[in-house]
Amino acid sequence: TGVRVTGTSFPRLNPSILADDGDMLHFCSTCAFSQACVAEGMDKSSLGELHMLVDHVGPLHEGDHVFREGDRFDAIAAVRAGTVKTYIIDADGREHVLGFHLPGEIIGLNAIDGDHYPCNAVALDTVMLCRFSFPKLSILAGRLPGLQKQLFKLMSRDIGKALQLAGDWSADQRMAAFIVELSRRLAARGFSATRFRLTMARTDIANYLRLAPETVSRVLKRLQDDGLLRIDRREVELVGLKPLETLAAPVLRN
Amino acid sequence: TGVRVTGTSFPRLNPSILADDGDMLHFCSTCAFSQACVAEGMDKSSLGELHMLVDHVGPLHEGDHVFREGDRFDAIAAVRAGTVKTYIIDADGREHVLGFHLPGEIIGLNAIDGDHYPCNAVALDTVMLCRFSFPKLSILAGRLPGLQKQLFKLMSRDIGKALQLAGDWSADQRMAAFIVELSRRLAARGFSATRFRLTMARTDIANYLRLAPETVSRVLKRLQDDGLLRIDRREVELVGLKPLETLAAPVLRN
DNA sequence: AGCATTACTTGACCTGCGTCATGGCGACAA
DNA sequence: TTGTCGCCATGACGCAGGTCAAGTAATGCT
Repeated sequence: TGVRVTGTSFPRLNPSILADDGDMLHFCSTCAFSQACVAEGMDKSSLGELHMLVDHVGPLHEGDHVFREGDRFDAIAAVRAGTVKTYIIDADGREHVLGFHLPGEIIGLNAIDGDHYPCNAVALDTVMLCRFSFPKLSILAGRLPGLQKQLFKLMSRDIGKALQLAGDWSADQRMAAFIVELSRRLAARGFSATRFRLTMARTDIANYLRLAPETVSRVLKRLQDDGLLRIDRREVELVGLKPLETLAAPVLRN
Repeated sequence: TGVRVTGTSFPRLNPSILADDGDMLHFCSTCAFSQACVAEGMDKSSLGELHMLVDHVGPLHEGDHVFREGDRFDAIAAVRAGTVKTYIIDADGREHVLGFHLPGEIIGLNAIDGDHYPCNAVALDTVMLCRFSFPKLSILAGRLPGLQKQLFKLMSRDIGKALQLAGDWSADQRMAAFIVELSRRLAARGFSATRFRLTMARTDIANYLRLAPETVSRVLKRLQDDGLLRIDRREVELVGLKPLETLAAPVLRN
């Protein structure tokens, strides 16, 4: 949707969604921000202050953009529901997928340096977001050491993730690492670790893993033939999590 | 050197180096930290506070480690002189180079999440460092918005850099991007943009760019034959910066 | 329902880069 | 000087994964 709020690149909040927002506190307990605040033993008023500056955004639908490359940067966002894909289109018109962001995860951290988003972010399904004005968040972080620490940690983690993706691994290793990591991230948010739906197309996975879409198909087929997983269209069931983890181990470093 | 200061993984400061440290202020004006402080119009006392918590470390010599994977994390460091290579050894014993860090640049940002360094850092030549206790730096960042902002920016920038390296580019594109970026980073610190010395071995470049060392040789040869650069052992002269930048453009996004 | 569209799969073939093997050359020592 | 050692270059060859082409199946549109 092209609807924009003045002063931000985020689509307008659909007020209708606020009504059925009863499980907000439950969600927040699994969100990357307040998760840490709670873990740090931060008092309720701190968490309250964080909630004060949240804008709820959504629902966005498949294909809706959260922001586009070149949009003025002023906010990061936590994915509340759904999946967000970040990507760039290079000079030759090829798409490079930078990442997939699941509920509880943060988008926009790579935009802080520079005042425009360096990439696009698009919803892969129905997406709900918590938007945090970054200037406001920074000021709050100056007063709340736990929040500042959490921001540092989140960014540090993203550096590490990006570096491991950058490594030199075989197609099988990257595919296995992708599946295992997805499983772990879903499990961390309370979803099943062994049965889930791929919200992204094969071409997205391919662009993310620097493979051809055909190779993604073939590798998945091979993993299925080897009894490591079962896949039907976008539904995945991990059968042999152990050998998958072994295959992914050099990438994920564990 | 195995010499360690209690409570840190950084090698001990050689006091002899403090004596001839007259150009400290000049260096600091090009360092990633105080550079921003000055640019932000931060007052002298803030810069002074930053200087208060700096430990000067070095000189380290070629092959000396700044820290190793698994060392307890408690500090980040700015490279003051020389080149630092960060790398991991994967489960199969293969080395993966994560980055090269030139004077003015920061190492250790990917260690903030987790309390151990996730990689090794080794001096490629004679290296001098400014060591910043991270807990102390965090506290100071809470009081100095400019410092906090700079830390956020540095980390955000590293995410972006890691993601661009992760992309799917040809050997020529990656090599050109590597050379051009090196040139720009050196130029930003006051060195020549067109004539410089590669402080790293071909194998290091190869591991960084996910290429075979042989491919690095061949690509450099080709770039030389095409008149884009001249290279003799580790001395490089960029002759055709323009076409090099064109080749590197999709990677560097400009 | 019928058709178009998009996403995915599968097979055949091709190629960019890796691997292996060899040789050159500068640095350093004796 | 002469060896030797580490780093780098270069040629021959192989292969993982890309490209091209064709087919299938689910989904949306009219």
